Amino acid sequence: MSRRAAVDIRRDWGSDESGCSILHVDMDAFFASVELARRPHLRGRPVIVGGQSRSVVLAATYEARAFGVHSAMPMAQARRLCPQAVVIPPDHAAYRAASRAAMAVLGEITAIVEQVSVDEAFLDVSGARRRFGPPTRIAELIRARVQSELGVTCSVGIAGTKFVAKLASGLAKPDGVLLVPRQATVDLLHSLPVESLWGVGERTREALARWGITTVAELAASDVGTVQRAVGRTAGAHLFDLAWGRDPRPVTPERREKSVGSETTFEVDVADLSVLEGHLLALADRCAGQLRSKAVVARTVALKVRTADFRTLTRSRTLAVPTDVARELHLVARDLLAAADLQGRHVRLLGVRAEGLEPADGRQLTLDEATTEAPGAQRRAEQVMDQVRDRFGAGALRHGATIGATTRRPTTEPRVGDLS
DNA sequence: CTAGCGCCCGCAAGAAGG
DNA sequence: CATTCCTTCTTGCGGGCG
Repeated sequence: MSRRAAVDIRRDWGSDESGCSILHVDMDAFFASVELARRPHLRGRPVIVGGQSRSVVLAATYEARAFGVHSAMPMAQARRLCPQAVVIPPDHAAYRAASRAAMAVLGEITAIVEQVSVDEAFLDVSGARRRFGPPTRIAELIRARVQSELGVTCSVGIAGTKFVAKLASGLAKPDGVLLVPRQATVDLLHSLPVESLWGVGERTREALARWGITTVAELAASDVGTVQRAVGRTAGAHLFDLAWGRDPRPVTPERREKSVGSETTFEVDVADLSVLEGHLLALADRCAGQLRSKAVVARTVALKVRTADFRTLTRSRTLAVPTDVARELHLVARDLLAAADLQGRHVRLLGVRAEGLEPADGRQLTLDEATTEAPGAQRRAEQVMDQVRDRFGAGALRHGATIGATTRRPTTEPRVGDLS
């Protein structure tokens, strides 16, 4: 997008707030901002949050972005573009804590808050007007409180629909507010490239381009059927509606989780099956821990493998009886891995995911529990391990088989009390 | 060069039922 | 009793998205 167009789109679209009760709150360069808040001496310098190697940029300050660095960019490329950048390894616990604090601020405005990721949320403030004033006032209130309590800035988009509110917060960045009145919505939308639509990424953009559609205006002027042929029936109808500012999706607080998982990219690609199985146990362990802490059991176990050539495959199996036991997840995952034909390719990433979640209470005994003399022994053993981890930290306990597998160093690592 | 996590969709294939 | 056609539902897999 040209500089000229960006300035134009960021213009004032009007001040009529009627019918604009949806807010999209988006933290600015969130991970990087959290790091700056506790390292004020870095302010003004290009800062990148991300892993040291074989990773991508998780967040970059605007100083770093000036060099062309952006999130999701491979670290190696980011370093080339901006060698003087300060690179900080991610601290997800800190970001979760900051996220919770930010969401708490939003929760004081209204109960109708839908968190969509660690750093964004939608609010429906139609019921909050009387107490706090019009949406633009609420937006400034939120921004001031987030700034004073977290020391990070955020941007807020205000519109009549979720999609336009999200669009507006993006245009407001950084550290701004943008209201898009209903009357201005279609004009704004039709000034954008098609990839601005929610759900249009690289692939969908290409698919639409093959039908000669590269802008939202072109999509809106097309026949719905054409759009549907290009990207599929459901998505096509949805995109067409979005292009005309129609987006009936309500702000939905608390959606229940449908899956939990854990995955890891190795520092060096792995070929040895027994090493992979060791990693699988560690992943199953983390996965089962998540299940138990959420008091759910999983019906389906899915394995994810990314090979050295960056191809990704998934395999899954649905169990006769749902489980939250690491050993059972591990057994299935190992089976799936053994059955997957990797054709000798080295493995770059391994993941275990538990799907088909249901509440853990009132469930049947697992096959294992029903047929052994000590029903539930495995679960109880793992519950004890949960408690130990609660008290001494996540690294306090690991399965023996995972010790060699999860460490990049040889056997010098302590077996107990590893709090890294 | 290319994270981790979780949601959703399209498509294919099989099961189930009429 | 086996087979065919058709629809609907479920499962598995890949891929897109953010």
